[in-house]
Amino acid sequence: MYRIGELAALYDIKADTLRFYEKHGLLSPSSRSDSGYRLYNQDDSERLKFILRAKAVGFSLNDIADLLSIEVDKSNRACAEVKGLVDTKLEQVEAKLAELQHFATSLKSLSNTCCGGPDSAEHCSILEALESSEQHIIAKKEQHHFSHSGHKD
Amino acid sequence: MYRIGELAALYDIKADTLRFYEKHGLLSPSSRSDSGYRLYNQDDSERLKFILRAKAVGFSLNDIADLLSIEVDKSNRACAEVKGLVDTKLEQVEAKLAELQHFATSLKSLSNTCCGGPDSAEHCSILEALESSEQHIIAKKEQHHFSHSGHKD
DNA sequence: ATAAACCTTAGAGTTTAATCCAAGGTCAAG
DNA sequence: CTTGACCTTGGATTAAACTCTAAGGTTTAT
Repeated sequence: MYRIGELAALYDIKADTLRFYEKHGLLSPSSRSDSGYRLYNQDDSERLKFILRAKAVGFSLNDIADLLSIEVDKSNRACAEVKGLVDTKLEQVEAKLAELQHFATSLKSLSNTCCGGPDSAEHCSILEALESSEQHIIAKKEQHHFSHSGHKD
Repeated sequence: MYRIGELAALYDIKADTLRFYEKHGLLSPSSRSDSGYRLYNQDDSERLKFILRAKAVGFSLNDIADLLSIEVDKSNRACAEVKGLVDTKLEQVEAKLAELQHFATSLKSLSNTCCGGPDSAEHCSILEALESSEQHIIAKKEQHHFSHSGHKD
């Protein structure tokens, strides 16, 4: 059992944030002490981990509430309904995933292309990398660093 | 060449948002008309696409400005400096990527586990799926659907 | 040449997600 | 039995990212 400050410390957030999440229906402590202190158990902690992860990858608290609602009232929902919700979110996640993979590829190619030395970074552009990786990641053998001309305006 | 309203419509955002991005150094139109209208070219459009994508995967406008700064002043920066920036961002992207893959896995397993029918969704929980996928995705065969008792208040 | 539909600026208002503050209750240490 | 570090509540403030308003200039169409 964690008290609010302990759980907050565990995830490097403020106790205020936990109260905020509670007020907004994202995470309630599973019990309270006699004196009314919030007491969070391991499940609560897992739930918080989920919330923070989802937030980190770009979901709003509302999105997250949707996702968590699947758990909260699972006994009141039909499987079909749940499946629909899950599949919708899955689409969103996979769209984000695709975007991120795109970014990662571009950043990697950028990092590789870049000489890493003290020279001017004339060819170092994420946008360039994104464009090229978008079109064809082929033609990426000739990475000498002096074809200054391939610059469209 | 797009005018502000056209470009906004193209990406389903508000003209205001484009002015906001401009004020915050994220995207400036490459030219202006005689009467002072913003005129965006294809490169500007690509840049906007990048901004919106980065935003969608959880980067703040500040993060995005960092990333784009690589392009903006590329000729004024040393490759080493650029490489450092890129590699930092790449780490962030890969962390997000890992999180998202986690989510995707969980959601998929949830979707598969779920009967999809009109029955109560007693076993449908993202948290359950996350937990199990975190530990071991094994032991997922015994999915009878009737242990109604595990309900704590 | 005037109305509708654009555009300009500066600045105010909104939403989301915290974060802080004030007034007071609780608890372990001395 | 009081001090300090916790906790409670509710409401105010902040920051980011828009979103809107006001006052006016421009363009196109009739």
